Amino acid sequence: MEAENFPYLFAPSFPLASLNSPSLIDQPMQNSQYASSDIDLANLLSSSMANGGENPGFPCLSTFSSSMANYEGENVNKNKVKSGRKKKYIPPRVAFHTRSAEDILDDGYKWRKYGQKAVKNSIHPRSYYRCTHHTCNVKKQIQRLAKDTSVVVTTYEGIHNHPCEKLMETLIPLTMWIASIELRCNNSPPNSEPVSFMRTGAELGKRARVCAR
DNA sequence: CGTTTTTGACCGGCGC
DNA sequence: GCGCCGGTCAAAAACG
Repeated sequence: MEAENFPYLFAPSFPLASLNSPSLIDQPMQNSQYASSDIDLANLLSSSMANGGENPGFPCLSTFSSSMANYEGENVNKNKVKSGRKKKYIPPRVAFHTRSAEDILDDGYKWRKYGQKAVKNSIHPRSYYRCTHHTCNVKKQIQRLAKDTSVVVTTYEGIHNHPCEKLMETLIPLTMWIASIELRCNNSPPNSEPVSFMRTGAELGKRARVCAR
């Protein structure tokens, strides 16, 4: 099987570290309003299921709009307010709270920092990042919670339009393994010994490299 | 030497 | 209109 034949896989738009972190905060983000959005909830759900049961269900997640966003219409940038001034369109955002000593949490994507600002009522600055993929316009902001500086708030804006390399590295060997089990099960004669599913991580990686060629 | 980060300047929205 | 604030730009510096 060629790697190109796999369905396009999109990684979650949030820190992978937060999924496995036992210290994940599960309070909704404050000062944010829940809003309908075009966020890929299926991705979020399936990704949070990969949690290993340590933090079942969703990670600390809140989708919210900024004060300027308007979710009643899709083309907010075309709308005008009373004054006649155009409202700037703010894409849907997702914020994650993660208790971590590290500011930058690995989410599998590659980011380039493009700004940093001091935030009012917070001693910690807010950092602005953009996805380095040339066609991707996803941004994220990272800052520490003013009330509890051990909590990192990662806010994602937009949906990646490309697969996550890191996630693919993990999933391809896994998919190869599942495919090999299926093949062996199908090929094993009736009433034969049960097919062994045991594989080491090294074997999985080797198989993936061979199959990806 | 190409890429990434830093950081001050700039801009637009908002409240008064 | 003015000042505040958050977000972005872009030149310089740092890094690998």
